[in-house]
Amino acid sequence: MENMLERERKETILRLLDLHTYTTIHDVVEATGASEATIRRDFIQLEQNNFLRRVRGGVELIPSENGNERHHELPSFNRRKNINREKKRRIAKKAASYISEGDTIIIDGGTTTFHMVEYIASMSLQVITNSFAVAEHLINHSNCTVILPEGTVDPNSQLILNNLSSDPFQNYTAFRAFMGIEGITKNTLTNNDPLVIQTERAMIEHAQEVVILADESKFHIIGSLTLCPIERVTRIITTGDADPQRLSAIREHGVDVQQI
Amino acid sequence: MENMLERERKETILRLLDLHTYTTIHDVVEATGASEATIRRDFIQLEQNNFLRRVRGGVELIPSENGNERHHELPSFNRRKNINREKKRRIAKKAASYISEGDTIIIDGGTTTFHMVEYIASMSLQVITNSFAVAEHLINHSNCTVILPEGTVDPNSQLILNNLSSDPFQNYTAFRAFMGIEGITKNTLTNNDPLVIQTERAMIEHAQEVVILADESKFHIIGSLTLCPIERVTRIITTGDADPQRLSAIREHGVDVQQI
DNA sequence: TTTTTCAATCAAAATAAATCAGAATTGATT
DNA sequence: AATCAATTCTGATTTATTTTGATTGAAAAA
Repeated sequence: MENMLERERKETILRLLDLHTYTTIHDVVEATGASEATIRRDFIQLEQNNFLRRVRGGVELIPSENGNERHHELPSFNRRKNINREKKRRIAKKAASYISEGDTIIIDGGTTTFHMVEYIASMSLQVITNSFAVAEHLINHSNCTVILPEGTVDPNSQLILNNLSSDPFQNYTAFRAFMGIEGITKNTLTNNDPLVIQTERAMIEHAQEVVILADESKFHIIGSLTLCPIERVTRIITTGDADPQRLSAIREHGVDVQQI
Repeated sequence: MENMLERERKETILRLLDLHTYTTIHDVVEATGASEATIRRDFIQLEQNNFLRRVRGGVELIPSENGNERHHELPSFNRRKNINREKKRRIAKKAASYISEGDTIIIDGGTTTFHMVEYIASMSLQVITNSFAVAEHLINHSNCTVILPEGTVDPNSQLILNNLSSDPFQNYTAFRAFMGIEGITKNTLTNNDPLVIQTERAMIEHAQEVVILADESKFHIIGSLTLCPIERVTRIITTGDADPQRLSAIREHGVDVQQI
Protein backbone atom coordinates (compact mmCIF):
# COMPACT_ATOMS: atom_id res chain seq x y z
CA MET A 1 0.00 0.00 0.00
CA GLU A 2 2.60 2.46 -1.16
CA ASN A 3 1.97 6.14 -1.07
CA MET A 4 -1.62 6.50 -2.01
CA LEU A 5 -2.69 9.44 -4.05
CA GLU A 6 -4.82 11.96 -2.27
CA ARG A 7 -7.68 10.87 -4.43
CA GLU A 8 -7.30 7.24 -3.48
CA ARG A 9 -7.33 8.13 0.17
CA LYS A 10 -10.49 10.10 -0.19
CA GLU A 11 -12.13 7.32 -2.12
CA THR A 12 -11.17 4.90 0.61
CA ILE A 13 -12.70 7.17 3.19
CA LEU A 14 -15.94 7.48 1.26
CA ARG A 15 -16.06 3.77 0.63
CA LEU A 16 -15.62 2.97 4.30
CA LEU A 17 -18.34 5.46 5.06
CA ASP A 18 -20.60 3.89 2.52
CA LEU A 19 -19.93 0.58 4.13
CA HIS A 20 -20.42 1.56 7.75
CA THR A 21 -22.09 4.98 7.73
CA TYR A 22 -19.46 5.92 10.29
CA THR A 23 -15.71 5.46 10.40
CA THR A 24 -12.88 6.37 12.71
CA ILE A 25 -9.58 8.06 12.10
CA HIS A 26 -7.81 4.87 13.11
CA ASP A 27 -9.72 2.75 10.64
CA VAL A 28 -8.79 5.07 7.84
CA VAL A 29 -5.18 5.31 8.97
CA GLU A 30 -5.00 1.55 8.88
CA ALA A 31 -6.76 1.29 5.56
CA THR A 32 -4.64 3.91 3.83
CA GLY A 33 -1.28 3.80 5.56
CA ALA A 34 -1.27 7.57 5.83
CA SER A 35 -0.69 9.47 9.04
CA GLU A 36 -3.34 10.67 11.40
CA ALA A 37 -2.62 14.29 10.53
CA THR A 38 -3.14 13.68 6.86
CA ILE A 39 -6.40 11.87 7.38
CA ARG A 40 -7.57 14.71 9.60
CA ARG A 41 -6.85 17.14 6.80
CA ASP A 42 -8.69 14.93 4.33
CA PHE A 43 -11.66 14.86 6.67
CA ILE A 44 -11.70 18.63 6.83
CA GLN A 45 -11.60 18.97 3.07
CA LEU A 46 -14.27 16.36 2.49
CA GLU A 47 -16.42 18.08 5.07
CA GLN A 48 -15.98 21.39 3.30
CA ASN A 49 -17.18 19.75 0.11
CA ASN A 50 -20.12 18.32 1.97
CA PHE A 51 -19.28 14.68 1.54
CA LEU A 52 -19.39 13.90 5.22
CA ARG A 53 -19.65 15.33 8.67
CA ARG A 54 -16.88 15.31 11.21
CA VAL A 55 -17.67 14.03 14.65
CA ARG A 56 -15.39 13.33 17.54
CA GLY A 57 -13.20 10.35 16.75
CA GLY A 58 -14.13 10.08 13.12
CA VAL A 59 -16.62 11.03 10.46
CA GLU A 60 -20.15 10.05 9.54
CA LEU A 61 -22.42 10.18 6.55
CA ILE A 62 -24.48 13.31 6.23
CA PRO A 63 -27.93 12.18 7.24
CA SER A 64 -30.11 12.20 4.16
CA GLU A 65 -32.70 14.93 4.53
CA ASN A 66 -36.21 13.71 4.63
CA GLY A 67 -37.46 12.75 1.23
CA ASN A 68 -34.11 13.33 -0.31
CA GLU A 69 -32.91 11.23 -3.21
CA ARG A 70 -29.59 9.87 -2.18
CA HIS A 71 -30.09 6.59 -0.43
CA HIS A 72 -33.67 5.93 0.12
CA GLU A 73 -32.07 4.72 3.33
CA LEU A 74 -32.22 0.95 2.98
CA PRO A 75 -34.36 1.02 6.02
CA SER A 76 -33.58 -1.97 8.05
CA PHE A 77 -30.34 -3.33 6.74
CA ASN A 78 -28.23 -0.22 6.94
CA ARG A 79 -29.26 0.39 10.47
CA ARG A 80 -28.94 -3.16 11.63
CA LYS A 81 -25.47 -3.63 10.22
CA ASN A 82 -24.23 -0.99 12.63
CA ILE A 83 -25.66 -2.63 15.70
CA ASN A 84 -22.71 -4.20 17.50
CA ARG A 85 -20.66 -3.01 14.61
CA GLU A 86 -17.23 -3.55 16.10
CA LYS A 87 -17.99 -7.06 17.26
CA LYS A 88 -19.32 -7.95 13.86
CA ARG A 89 -16.27 -6.51 12.19
CA ARG A 90 -13.93 -8.46 14.43
CA ILE A 91 -15.75 -11.66 13.61
CA ALA A 92 -15.82 -10.83 9.91
CA LYS A 93 -12.12 -10.01 9.87
CA LYS A 94 -11.30 -13.32 11.48
CA ALA A 95 -13.50 -15.13 9.01
CA ALA A 96 -11.80 -13.38 6.11
CA SER A 97 -8.43 -14.51 7.42
CA TYR A 98 -9.34 -18.04 6.35
CA ILE A 99 -9.68 -17.00 2.74
CA SER A 100 -6.84 -17.25 0.23
CA GLU A 101 -6.31 -15.47 -3.03
CA GLY A 102 -8.26 -17.15 -5.79
CA ASP A 103 -10.68 -19.06 -3.57
CA THR A 104 -14.25 -19.70 -4.50
CA ILE A 105 -16.43 -18.90 -1.52
CA ILE A 106 -20.06 -18.52 -0.62
CA ILE A 107 -21.14 -15.57 1.49
CA ASP A 108 -24.52 -15.75 3.11
CA GLY A 109 -26.57 -12.59 3.51
CA GLY A 110 -26.89 -10.84 6.82
CA THR A 111 -25.28 -8.04 8.72
CA THR A 112 -22.34 -9.91 10.20
CA THR A 113 -21.17 -11.60 7.04
CA PHE A 114 -21.65 -8.29 5.24
CA HIS A 115 -18.66 -6.85 7.04
CA MET A 116 -16.43 -9.40 5.35
CA VAL A 117 -16.44 -7.33 2.16
CA GLU A 118 -14.15 -4.80 3.76
CA TYR A 119 -11.55 -7.47 4.33
CA ILE A 120 -11.76 -9.31 1.03
CA ALA A 121 -12.01 -6.29 -1.27
CA SER A 122 -8.31 -6.46 -2.05
CA MET A 123 -8.39 -10.11 -3.08
CA SER A 124 -9.44 -11.74 -6.31
CA LEU A 125 -12.05 -14.28 -5.41
CA GLN A 126 -15.06 -15.97 -6.86
CA VAL A 127 -17.86 -14.97 -4.56
CA ILE A 128 -21.23 -16.62 -4.66
CA THR A 129 -23.73 -14.71 -2.58
CA ASN A 130 -27.42 -14.20 -2.00
CA SER A 131 -26.69 -10.78 -0.49
CA PHE A 132 -27.31 -7.90 -2.82
CA ALA A 133 -25.38 -5.59 -0.53
CA VAL A 134 -22.32 -7.81 -0.65
CA ALA A 135 -22.62 -8.06 -4.41
CA GLU A 136 -22.89 -4.34 -4.87
CA HIS A 137 -19.77 -3.56 -2.91
CA LEU A 138 -17.65 -6.28 -4.42
CA ILE A 139 -18.64 -5.44 -7.96
CA ASN A 140 -17.90 -1.78 -7.58
CA HIS A 141 -14.93 -1.91 -5.26
CA SER A 142 -13.02 -5.12 -5.88
CA ASN A 143 -11.81 -7.48 -8.53
CA CYS A 144 -13.86 -10.35 -7.23
CA THR A 145 -16.10 -12.24 -9.59
CA VAL A 146 -19.61 -12.14 -8.20
CA ILE A 147 -22.19 -14.85 -8.83
CA LEU A 148 -25.82 -14.34 -7.92
CA PRO A 149 -28.74 -16.72 -7.62
CA GLU A 150 -32.05 -16.05 -9.29
CA GLY A 151 -34.65 -14.24 -7.24
CA THR A 152 -36.40 -11.21 -5.91
CA VAL A 153 -34.40 -8.67 -3.97
CA ASP A 154 -35.82 -7.80 -0.60
CA PRO A 155 -34.82 -4.22 0.15
CA ASN A 156 -35.02 -4.65 3.90
CA SER A 157 -32.65 -7.54 4.26
CA GLN A 158 -30.89 -6.93 0.93
CA LEU A 159 -31.33 -10.64 0.29
CA ILE A 160 -32.09 -12.27 -3.02
CA LEU A 161 -35.04 -14.52 -2.23
CA ASN A 162 -36.44 -17.38 -4.24
CA ASN A 163 -39.00 -20.05 -3.57
CA LEU A 164 -39.32 -21.16 -7.15
CA SER A 165 -36.07 -22.94 -7.55
CA SER A 166 -35.37 -26.16 -5.71
CA ASP A 167 -31.63 -25.59 -5.80
CA PRO A 168 -30.58 -22.01 -6.59
CA PHE A 169 -26.91 -22.98 -6.61
CA GLN A 170 -27.08 -26.19 -8.58
CA ASN A 171 -24.47 -24.89 -11.01
CA TYR A 172 -21.85 -23.97 -8.47
CA THR A 173 -19.46 -25.43 -5.96
CA ALA A 174 -17.39 -23.56 -3.42
CA PHE A 175 -14.63 -24.35 -1.01
CA ARG A 176 -16.05 -22.57 1.99
CA ALA A 177 -19.44 -21.14 2.84
CA PHE A 178 -19.49 -18.28 5.34
CA MET A 179 -22.88 -18.27 6.96
CA GLY A 180 -24.79 -16.13 9.38
CA ILE A 181 -27.60 -17.76 11.28
CA GLU A 182 -30.28 -16.79 13.74
CA GLY A 183 -29.69 -19.40 16.39
CA ILE A 184 -27.38 -22.20 17.46
CA THR A 185 -28.17 -25.04 19.79
CA LYS A 186 -25.63 -27.62 20.74
CA ASN A 187 -27.01 -29.89 18.05
CA THR A 188 -28.28 -27.72 15.22
CA LEU A 189 -28.20 -24.43 13.40
CA THR A 190 -31.59 -22.78 13.18
CA ASN A 191 -33.29 -20.00 11.34
CA ASN A 192 -36.78 -18.52 11.15
CA ASP A 193 -37.56 -17.51 7.62
CA PRO A 194 -38.56 -20.41 5.38
CA LEU A 195 -37.66 -18.44 2.27
CA VAL A 196 -34.19 -17.76 3.55
CA ILE A 197 -33.51 -21.20 4.89
CA GLN A 198 -34.20 -22.75 1.53
CA THR A 199 -31.39 -20.76 -0.04
CA GLU A 200 -29.09 -21.33 2.90
CA ARG A 201 -29.54 -25.07 2.75
CA ALA A 202 -28.52 -24.92 -0.88
CA MET A 203 -25.43 -22.93 0.04
CA ILE A 204 -24.33 -25.50 2.58
CA GLU A 205 -25.06 -28.22 0.08
CA HIS A 206 -22.58 -26.77 -2.37
CA ALA A 207 -19.72 -25.95 -0.01
CA GLN A 208 -17.08 -28.29 1.28
CA GLU A 209 -16.57 -26.45 4.56
CA VAL A 210 -19.12 -24.43 6.48
CA VAL A 211 -17.96 -21.50 8.61
CA ILE A 212 -20.48 -19.85 10.91
CA LEU A 213 -20.17 -16.21 11.97
CA ALA A 214 -22.08 -15.80 15.20
CA ASP A 215 -21.98 -13.18 17.88
CA GLU A 216 -22.69 -14.20 21.41
CA SER A 217 -26.42 -13.54 21.15
CA LYS A 218 -26.98 -16.39 18.70
CA PHE A 219 -26.34 -18.93 21.40
CA HIS A 220 -29.46 -17.80 23.21
CA ILE A 221 -31.75 -17.98 20.22
CA ILE A 222 -33.48 -20.96 18.72
CA GLY A 223 -35.10 -20.50 15.35
CA SER A 224 -38.12 -22.49 14.34
CA LEU A 225 -36.49 -24.13 11.34
CA THR A 226 -33.49 -26.41 11.24
CA LEU A 227 -30.78 -25.38 8.86
CA CYS A 228 -28.44 -28.31 9.40
CA PRO A 229 -26.96 -30.46 12.14
CA ILE A 230 -23.99 -28.99 13.96
CA GLU A 231 -21.68 -31.73 12.64
CA ARG A 232 -21.91 -30.20 9.22
CA VAL A 233 -20.15 -27.11 10.56
CA THR A 234 -16.39 -26.91 10.23
CA ARG A 235 -15.82 -23.81 12.27
CA ILE A 236 -17.69 -21.25 14.33
CA ILE A 237 -16.26 -17.79 14.86
CA THR A 238 -17.67 -15.93 17.81
CA THR A 239 -16.72 -13.35 20.39
CA GLY A 240 -14.97 -13.78 23.70
CA ASP A 241 -18.11 -13.20 25.73
CA ALA A 242 -19.84 -16.37 24.57
CA ASP A 243 -20.73 -18.91 27.22
CA PRO A 244 -17.83 -21.38 27.59
CA GLN A 245 -20.09 -24.27 28.53
CA ARG A 246 -22.13 -24.02 25.38
CA LEU A 247 -19.01 -23.70 23.33
CA SER A 248 -17.41 -26.80 24.72
CA ALA A 249 -20.64 -28.73 24.13
CA ILE A 250 -20.39 -27.69 20.52
CA ARG A 251 -16.71 -28.50 20.33
CA GLU A 252 -17.52 -32.06 21.27
CA HIS A 253 -19.15 -32.44 17.88
CA GLY A 254 -15.81 -31.79 16.28
CA VAL A 255 -16.47 -28.16 15.47
CA ASP A 256 -13.52 -25.76 15.62
CA VAL A 257 -14.86 -22.91 17.75
CA GLN A 258 -12.80 -19.72 17.56
CA GLN A 259 -13.29 -16.92 20.03
CA ILE A 260 -11.90 -13.47 19.29
CA MET B 1 11.17 -0.47 -24.54
CA GLU B 2 13.65 1.71 -26.38
CA ASN B 3 12.70 5.25 -27.09
CA MET B 4 9.00 5.30 -27.45
CA LEU B 5 7.49 7.73 -29.83
CA GLU B 6 5.60 10.59 -28.33
CA ARG B 7 2.46 9.09 -29.74
CA GLU B 8 3.10 5.74 -28.11
CA ARG B 9 3.73 7.40 -24.80
CA LYS B 10 0.49 9.25 -24.92
CA GLU B 11 -1.37 6.15 -25.91
CA THR B 12 0.16 4.36 -22.99
CA ILE B 13 -0.95 7.11 -20.67
CA LEU B 14 -4.49 7.04 -21.94
CA ARG B 15 -4.60 3.29 -21.78
CA LEU B 16 -3.45 3.26 -18.18
CA LEU B 17 -6.00 5.91 -17.44
CA ASP B 18 -8.75 3.98 -19.10
CA LEU B 19 -7.82 0.97 -17.08
CA HIS B 20 -7.59 2.56 -13.67
CA THR B 21 -9.31 5.94 -14.02
CA TYR B 22 -6.15 7.51 -12.67
CA THR B 23 -2.42 6.94 -12.85
CA THR B 24 0.76 8.29 -11.33
CA ILE B 25 3.82 9.86 -12.88
CA HIS B 26 5.91 6.99 -11.61
CA ASP B 27 3.64 4.41 -13.16
CA VAL B 28 3.92 6.06 -16.53
CA VAL B 29 7.67 6.56 -16.23
CA GLU B 30 8.01 2.89 -15.56
CA ALA B 31 5.63 1.91 -18.33
CA THR B 32 7.23 4.08 -20.96
CA GLY B 33 10.86 4.34 -19.95
CA ALA B 34 10.78 8.08 -20.53
CA SER B 35 11.93 10.62 -17.98
CA GLU B 36 9.76 12.27 -15.43
CA ALA B 37 10.13 15.62 -17.14
CA THR B 38 8.90 14.24 -20.43
CA ILE B 39 5.89 12.59 -18.89
CA ARG B 40 5.08 15.82 -17.12
CA ARG B 41 5.10 17.60 -20.44
CA ASP B 42 2.90 14.92 -21.94
CA PHE B 43 0.48 15.35 -19.09
CA ILE B 44 0.34 19.09 -19.67
CA GLN B 45 -0.35 18.63 -23.35
CA LEU B 46 -2.99 15.98 -22.82
CA GLU B 47 -4.60 18.21 -20.27
CA GLN B 48 -4.68 21.10 -22.70
CA ASN B 49 -6.41 18.85 -25.20
CA ASN B 50 -8.88 17.84 -22.53
CA PHE B 51 -7.98 14.20 -22.40
CA LEU B 52 -7.34 14.18 -18.70
CA ARG B 53 -6.91 16.28 -15.64
CA ARG B 54 -3.69 16.74 -13.74
CA VAL B 55 -3.72 16.18 -10.02
CA ARG B 56 -0.85 16.12 -7.62
CA GLY B 57 1.14 12.96 -8.18
CA GLY B 58 -0.49 11.97 -11.41
CA VAL B 59 -3.48 12.39 -13.67
CA GLU B 60 -7.09 11.27 -13.65
CA LEU B 61 -9.96 10.93 -16.02
CA ILE B 62 -12.03 14.02 -16.46
CA PRO B 63 -14.95 13.55 -14.12
CA SER B 64 -18.33 13.23 -15.79
CA GLU B 65 -19.94 16.64 -15.79
CA ASN B 66 -22.89 15.95 -13.59
CA GLY B 67 -20.51 14.04 -11.40
CA ASN B 68 -20.50 14.75 -7.74
CA GLU B 69 -16.94 13.43 -7.76
CA ARG B 70 -17.96 10.07 -6.45
CA HIS B 71 -18.20 6.97 -8.49
CA HIS B 72 -15.15 7.16 -10.59
CA GLU B 73 -15.81 3.49 -10.57
CA LEU B 74 -17.48 1.30 -13.13
CA PRO B 75 -15.09 2.79 -15.63
CA SER B 76 -16.64 1.47 -18.74
CA PHE B 77 -20.33 1.51 -18.01
CA ASN B 78 -20.45 4.82 -16.24
CA ARG B 79 -18.64 6.55 -19.00
CA ARG B 80 -20.53 4.93 -21.80
CA LYS B 81 -23.88 5.78 -20.33
CA ASN B 82 -22.97 9.44 -20.62
CA ILE B 83 -22.15 9.22 -24.29
CA ASN B 84 -25.10 10.81 -26.09
CA ARG B 85 -26.65 11.11 -22.72
CA GLU B 86 -29.43 13.49 -23.64
CA LYS B 87 -30.57 11.45 -26.61
CA LYS B 88 -30.59 8.33 -24.50
CA ARG B 89 -32.59 10.07 -21.81
CA ARG B 90 -35.17 11.29 -24.30
CA ILE B 91 -35.60 7.79 -25.64
CA ALA B 92 -35.77 6.33 -22.15
CA LYS B 93 -38.32 8.89 -21.03
CA LYS B 94 -40.55 8.08 -23.97
CA ALA B 95 -40.20 4.38 -23.27
CA ALA B 96 -41.15 4.91 -19.64
CA SER B 97 -44.28 6.73 -20.72
CA TYR B 98 -45.70 3.42 -21.84
CA ILE B 99 -45.47 1.99 -18.35
CA SER B 100 -48.36 2.10 -15.88
CA GLU B 101 -48.37 1.80 -12.15
CA GLY B 102 -48.22 -1.83 -11.06
CA ASP B 103 -46.93 -3.21 -14.36
CA THR B 104 -44.56 -6.11 -14.58
CA ILE B 105 -41.83 -5.22 -17.02
CA ILE B 106 -38.50 -6.51 -18.24
CA ILE B 107 -35.61 -4.12 -18.63
CA ASP B 108 -32.66 -5.27 -20.68
CA GLY B 109 -29.16 -4.18 -19.72
CA GLY B 110 -27.33 -1.47 -21.61
CA THR B 111 -26.72 2.22 -21.38
CA THR B 112 -29.89 3.45 -23.07
CA THR B 113 -32.35 1.35 -21.14
CA PHE B 114 -30.47 2.26 -17.99
CA HIS B 115 -31.76 5.79 -18.16
CA MET B 116 -35.29 4.48 -17.71
CA VAL B 117 -34.67 4.12 -13.98
CA GLU B 118 -34.88 7.85 -13.59
CA TYR B 119 -38.39 7.88 -14.98
CA ILE B 120 -39.81 4.85 -13.23
CA ALA B 121 -38.32 5.41 -9.78
CA SER B 122 -41.53 6.97 -8.55
CA MET B 123 -43.70 4.04 -9.63
CA SER B 124 -44.34 0.71 -7.98
CA LEU B 125 -43.50 -1.89 -10.56
CA GLN B 126 -42.25 -5.42 -10.81
CA VAL B 127 -39.02 -5.10 -12.70
CA ILE B 128 -37.22 -8.10 -14.10
CA THR B 129 -33.75 -7.17 -15.27
CA ASN B 130 -30.38 -8.59 -16.17
CA SER B 131 -28.78 -5.21 -15.47
CA PHE B 132 -27.08 -4.96 -12.13
CA ALA B 133 -26.95 -1.18 -12.47
CA VAL B 134 -30.69 -0.97 -12.99
CA ALA B 135 -31.27 -3.28 -10.05
CA GLU B 136 -29.04 -1.27 -7.78
CA HIS B 137 -30.78 1.99 -8.50
CA LEU B 138 -34.28 0.64 -8.21
CA ILE B 139 -33.60 -1.20 -4.99
CA ASN B 140 -32.06 1.78 -3.32
CA HIS B 141 -34.11 4.55 -4.84
CA SER B 142 -37.57 3.22 -5.56
CA ASN B 143 -40.31 0.97 -4.31
CA CYS B 144 -40.12 -1.33 -7.28
CA THR B 145 -39.79 -5.04 -6.77
CA VAL B 146 -36.66 -6.21 -8.52
CA ILE B 147 -36.20 -9.70 -9.88
CA LEU B 148 -32.81 -10.92 -11.04
CA PRO B 149 -31.73 -13.93 -13.07
CA GLU B 150 -28.98 -16.25 -11.93
CA GLY B 151 -25.50 -15.46 -13.16
CA THR B 152 -22.12 -13.79 -12.98
CA VAL B 153 -21.99 -10.02 -12.89
CA ASP B 154 -19.74 -8.46 -15.49
CA PRO B 155 -18.41 -5.22 -14.00
CA ASN B 156 -17.83 -3.56 -17.35
CA SER B 157 -21.29 -3.93 -18.76
CA GLN B 158 -22.95 -4.37 -15.37
CA LEU B 159 -24.79 -7.30 -16.89
CA ILE B 160 -25.68 -10.52 -15.15
CA LEU B 161 -24.42 -13.18 -17.54
CA ASN B 162 -25.26 -16.85 -17.62
CA ASN B 163 -24.56 -19.63 -20.04
CA LEU B 164 -25.58 -22.43 -17.71
CA SER B 165 -29.28 -21.94 -17.73
CA SER B 166 -31.31 -22.65 -20.85
CA ASP B 167 -34.04 -20.24 -19.79
CA PRO B 168 -33.03 -17.79 -17.07
CA PHE B 169 -36.55 -16.37 -16.88
CA GLN B 170 -38.57 -19.54 -16.95
CA ASN B 171 -40.37 -18.58 -13.79
CA TYR B 172 -41.51 -15.16 -14.94
CA THR B 173 -43.82 -13.44 -17.35
CA ALA B 174 -43.98 -9.75 -18.10
CA PHE B 175 -46.24 -7.45 -20.01
CA ARG B 176 -43.54 -5.50 -21.84
CA ALA B 177 -39.85 -6.02 -22.38
CA PHE B 178 -37.76 -2.91 -22.95
CA MET B 179 -34.72 -3.91 -24.91
CA GLY B 180 -31.55 -2.33 -26.12
CA ILE B 181 -29.86 -3.95 -29.08
CA GLU B 182 -26.69 -3.52 -31.09
CA GLY B 183 -28.14 -3.44 -34.57
CA ILE B 184 -31.38 -3.38 -36.51
CA THR B 185 -31.91 -4.41 -40.09
CA LYS B 186 -35.25 -4.12 -41.78
CA ASN B 187 -35.89 -7.77 -40.99
CA THR B 188 -34.15 -8.59 -37.73
CA LEU B 189 -32.72 -7.42 -34.47
CA THR B 190 -29.08 -8.35 -34.03
CA ASN B 191 -26.46 -8.50 -31.34
CA ASN B 192 -22.87 -9.59 -31.05
CA ASP B 193 -22.31 -11.29 -27.74
CA PRO B 194 -23.53 -14.89 -27.58
CA LEU B 195 -23.71 -14.76 -23.80
CA VAL B 196 -25.90 -11.70 -23.87
CA ILE B 197 -28.14 -12.81 -26.65
CA GLN B 198 -29.05 -15.97 -24.81
CA THR B 199 -30.50 -13.96 -21.97
CA GLU B 200 -32.14 -11.49 -24.28
CA ARG B 201 -33.91 -14.20 -26.22
CA ALA B 202 -35.29 -15.47 -22.95
CA MET B 203 -36.52 -11.99 -22.10
CA ILE B 204 -38.39 -11.67 -25.35
CA GLU B 205 -39.78 -15.13 -24.86
CA HIS B 206 -41.41 -14.12 -21.61
CA ALA B 207 -42.83 -10.75 -22.61
CA GLN B 208 -46.03 -10.10 -24.44
CA GLU B 209 -44.83 -6.91 -26.08
CA VAL B 210 -41.30 -6.02 -27.08
CA VAL B 211 -40.22 -2.38 -27.09
CA ILE B 212 -36.85 -1.49 -28.58
CA LEU B 213 -34.87 1.55 -27.49
CA ALA B 214 -32.52 2.46 -30.33
CA ASP B 215 -30.66 5.61 -31.12
CA GLU B 216 -30.03 6.41 -34.72
CA SER B 217 -26.66 4.65 -34.83
CA LYS B 218 -28.24 1.20 -34.39
CA PHE B 219 -29.69 1.37 -37.87
CA HIS B 220 -26.20 1.33 -39.35
CA ILE B 221 -24.97 -1.65 -37.36
CA ILE B 222 -25.54 -5.31 -38.01
CA GLY B 223 -24.55 -7.69 -35.26
CA SER B 224 -23.40 -11.19 -36.01
CA LEU B 225 -26.18 -12.91 -34.10
CA THR B 226 -29.90 -12.74 -34.69
CA LEU B 227 -31.96 -11.85 -31.68
CA CYS B 228 -35.40 -12.15 -33.24
CA PRO B 229 -37.32 -11.24 -36.39
CA ILE B 230 -38.56 -7.70 -36.58
CA GLU B 231 -42.19 -8.87 -36.52
CA ARG B 232 -41.76 -9.82 -32.91
CA VAL B 233 -41.22 -6.16 -32.05
CA THR B 234 -44.21 -4.12 -30.98
CA ARG B 235 -42.58 -0.73 -30.95
CA ILE B 236 -39.27 0.96 -31.66
CA ILE B 237 -38.39 4.25 -30.02
CA THR B 238 -35.67 6.21 -31.75
CA THR B 239 -34.55 9.76 -32.35
CA GLY B 240 -35.59 12.22 -35.02
CA ASP B 241 -32.38 11.91 -36.97
CA ALA B 242 -32.96 8.29 -37.99
CA ASP B 243 -33.19 7.58 -41.70
CA PRO B 244 -36.86 7.81 -42.77
CA GLN B 245 -36.48 5.19 -45.50
CA ARG B 246 -35.24 2.56 -43.11
CA LEU B 247 -37.94 3.41 -40.66
CA SER B 248 -40.73 3.05 -43.18
CA ALA B 249 -39.29 -0.28 -44.30
CA ILE B 250 -39.57 -1.39 -40.70
CA ARG B 251 -43.05 0.04 -40.30
CA GLU B 252 -44.19 -2.19 -43.12
CA HIS B 253 -43.68 -5.13 -40.79
CA GLY B 254 -46.31 -3.70 -38.50
CA VAL B 255 -43.90 -2.17 -36.02
CA ASP B 256 -44.93 1.07 -34.36
CA VAL B 257 -41.89 3.29 -34.87
CA GLN B 258 -41.80 6.37 -32.67
CA GLN B 259 -39.38 9.21 -33.33
CA ILE B 260 -38.73 11.77 -30.63
C1' DT C 1 -7.58 12.61 37.64
C1' DT C 2 -6.21 9.97 33.19
C1' DT C 3 -6.99 9.17 28.56
C1' DT C 4 -8.27 10.36 24.14
C1' DT C 5 -8.96 13.49 20.45
C1' DC C 6 -8.07 17.75 18.26
C1' DA C 7 -5.64 21.88 16.33
C1' DA C 8 -1.39 24.29 15.42
C1' DT C 9 3.28 24.36 14.17
C1' DC C 10 7.36 23.16 11.77
C1' DA C 11 10.83 20.35 9.55
C1' DA C 12 11.18 16.77 6.13
C1' DA C 13 9.62 14.70 2.01
C1' DA C 14 7.44 14.62 -2.28
C1' DT C 15 6.05 16.83 -6.28
C1' DA C 16 5.99 20.54 -9.66
C1' DA C 17 8.07 24.11 -12.34
C1' DA C 18 11.97 26.34 -14.51
C1' DT C 19 16.28 26.18 -16.74
C1' DC C 20 19.70 24.50 -19.71
C1' DA C 21 22.61 21.57 -22.60
C1' DG C 22 22.75 17.72 -25.61
C1' DA C 23 20.26 14.73 -29.00
C1' DA C 24 17.09 14.08 -32.52
C1' DT C 25 14.32 15.78 -36.16
C1' DT C 26 13.16 18.78 -39.76
C1' DG C 27 13.56 21.16 -43.92
C1' DA C 28 15.92 24.08 -46.97
C1' DT C 29 19.87 24.06 -49.84
C1' DT C 30 23.31 22.24 -52.46
C1' DA D 1 21.63 12.00 -51.47
C1' DA D 2 24.29 14.95 -48.33
C1' DT D 3 25.03 18.95 -45.53
C1' DC D 4 23.94 22.25 -42.26
C1' DA D 5 21.30 25.45 -39.60
C1' DA D 6 17.07 25.90 -37.18
C1' DT D 7 13.82 23.93 -34.49
C1' DT D 8 11.97 20.74 -31.44
C1' DC D 9 12.33 17.25 -28.04
C1' DT D 10 14.41 15.09 -24.18
C1' DG D 11 16.58 14.33 -19.71
C1' DA D 12 19.39 16.10 -15.95
C1' DT D 13 19.75 19.67 -12.66
C1' DT D 14 18.26 23.21 -9.88
C1' DT D 15 14.70 25.91 -7.54
C1' DA D 16 10.05 26.63 -5.77
C1' DT D 17 5.84 24.86 -3.97
C1' DT D 18 2.86 21.74 -1.79
C1' DT D 19 1.94 17.95 1.03
C1' DT D 20 2.99 15.14 4.74
C1' DG D 21 4.07 13.35 9.38
C1' DA D 22 5.85 14.13 14.02
C1' DT D 23 5.52 16.95 17.99
C1' DT D 24 3.40 19.94 20.96
C1' DG D 25 -0.05 21.73 24.04
C1' DA D 26 -5.07 22.64 24.46
C1' DA D 27 -9.66 20.78 24.73
C1' DA D 28 -12.93 17.23 25.47
C1' DA D 29 -14.42 12.89 27.19
C1' DA D 30 -14.01 8.98 30.51
